[in-house]
Amino acid sequence: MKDQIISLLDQALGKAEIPADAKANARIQVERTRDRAHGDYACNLAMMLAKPARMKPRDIAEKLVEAMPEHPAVAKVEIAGPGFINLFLTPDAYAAEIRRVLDEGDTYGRDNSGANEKVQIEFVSANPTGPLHVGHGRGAAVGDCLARLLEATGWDVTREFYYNDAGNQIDNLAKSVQARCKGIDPDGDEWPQDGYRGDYINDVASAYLAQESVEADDMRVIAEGDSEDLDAIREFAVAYLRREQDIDLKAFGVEFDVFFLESSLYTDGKVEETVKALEAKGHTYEEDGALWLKTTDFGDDKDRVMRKREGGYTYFLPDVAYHVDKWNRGFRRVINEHGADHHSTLARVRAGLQALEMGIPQGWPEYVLHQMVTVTRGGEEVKISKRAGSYVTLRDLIDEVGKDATRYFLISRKGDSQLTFDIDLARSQTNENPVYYIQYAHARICSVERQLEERGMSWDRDASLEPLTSEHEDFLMVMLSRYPEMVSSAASRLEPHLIAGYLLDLAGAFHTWYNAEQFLVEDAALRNARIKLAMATRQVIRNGLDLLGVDAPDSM
RNA sequence: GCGCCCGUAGCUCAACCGGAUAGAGCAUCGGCCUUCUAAGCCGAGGGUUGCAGGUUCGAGUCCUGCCGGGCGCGCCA
Repeated sequence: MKDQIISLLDQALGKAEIPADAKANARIQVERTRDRAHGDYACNLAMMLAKPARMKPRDIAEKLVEAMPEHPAVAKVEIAGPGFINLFLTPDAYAAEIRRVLDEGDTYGRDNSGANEKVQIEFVSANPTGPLHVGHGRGAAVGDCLARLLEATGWDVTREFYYNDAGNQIDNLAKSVQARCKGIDPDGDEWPQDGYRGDYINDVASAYLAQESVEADDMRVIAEGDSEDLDAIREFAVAYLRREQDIDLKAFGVEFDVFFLESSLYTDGKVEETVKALEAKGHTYEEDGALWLKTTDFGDDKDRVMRKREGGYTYFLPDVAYHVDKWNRGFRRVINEHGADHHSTLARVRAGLQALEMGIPQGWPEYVLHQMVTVTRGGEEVKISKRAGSYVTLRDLIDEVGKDATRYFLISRKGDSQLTFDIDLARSQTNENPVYYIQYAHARICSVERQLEERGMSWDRDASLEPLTSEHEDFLMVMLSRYPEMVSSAASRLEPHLIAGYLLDLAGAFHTWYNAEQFLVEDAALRNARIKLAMATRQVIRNGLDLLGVDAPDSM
């Protein structure tokens, strides 16, 4: 619909008597009106052109309106305020859109703007040193919703999880498990420095001693049970904790296509290759016995060490090698979803890629960062979880408030603002809770359908919508027709929270209507029209919730 | 000290990437169930969008400077 409006204005711009130099760099912007009195769509083109054309905005608007071709969906065009061009759509245009919702069903709102291009989204990427916490949960929810949005707009999406299975942190993990195997207390003198103190380490140790077997990713590890074999402990602990993370992610409705191990970059020689390539390009130098990369040549604020004085690489190098690998796998679009504490790696990795001079664009890869999550209960911040060592775990949240509420809450805010997760609100099954508010709208419509069947009636998708004359119905149709624009906008801006907010508004429009009007009325024409609109509403709610990974229940 | 993010109703947050009268939910107060699910609806109060300038037809949105909060600033990952 919006595209057609833009096309109309574009034609008008071509024909209108306006200086050509002003036309040349005009950009047509069409937006939904906030106020129904201003029509359905508004365009600010006349005001944008005023200065370059040296004309009054309203005069330009008149020229544009005169030159605009007729269109069956447009009932009226008005010039308002300082020079807005307001377009009013016909009732038929909305009726056609409602029909489209029903015809397209689960695919309504999807488009093919991605043209089946490959895109990789890397998210969560937690190291297997402990349980996933709320912050990982936000990453999981945002990353998965981004993946769903890009799939819905025609992209060929790969979900990828990257983890360090070889560095110092993993050594600390192995030592911590070993210490637990030997019965050493975290508060004792013998406890390893920087060891992981959480209760879960005990679980890993017990499982190891009991010679359990675990499977995760493509690993299958049977514990030896020998407390002296640190390598065996390490291997088992990584597999164990990866399995635990997988269980949580699965319960959260998140699955990955690829698990990428940092260690593979070393065993495949990719880290070494990257170093050589960087040296060959001449952006490296030695100082203090270490090998440095001049990342300052490419926008970083200081140069970075690649190889330490004692030998061995810093984490920065495998990061670059990893992204080279992504590029070589053919991903011309890569999105990294991380916590905001990773923001400094952004400039660094991009700089490293530029230094390789292998034709990777400057802005590649894209980053989506999310700020911290704090959790409150009873109005107080929840800080200590004995199990996790310090944080609230994702599993705790899913167990306590459910997958749907957790996902919805973590997705409902823009990523770059901090988020307060109110457990009391999320777990309440009353009118306070937005996720239930949306699900309830869906369940209500299902209930109406059941009632219809019980009365031996059916509904007609060919029914005319002419009997629908209330402003509630008008507003609901407007809301529904906006859905494809919302999906497109949320996908291109990489902001899934827009869908969450939209669904809340849509559910509100439905509940208001539901309370104002009766659906199962005697008048068959009116009844058919109302049921048809309700069914279209159900379809859009269902499609929208699916993008968020939230269930749409038939009853509550 | 430097870099990034944020500052909007009492609280948690929106605002379609510069548009028309800044919106929801919660909380507070007052109404609506013999009729399709009251997990709902209707109404009321609540704002100098942190402060001060600037850019222009037009600023919560862009620029500058302050104030306040968060996160980074390792030859850790």
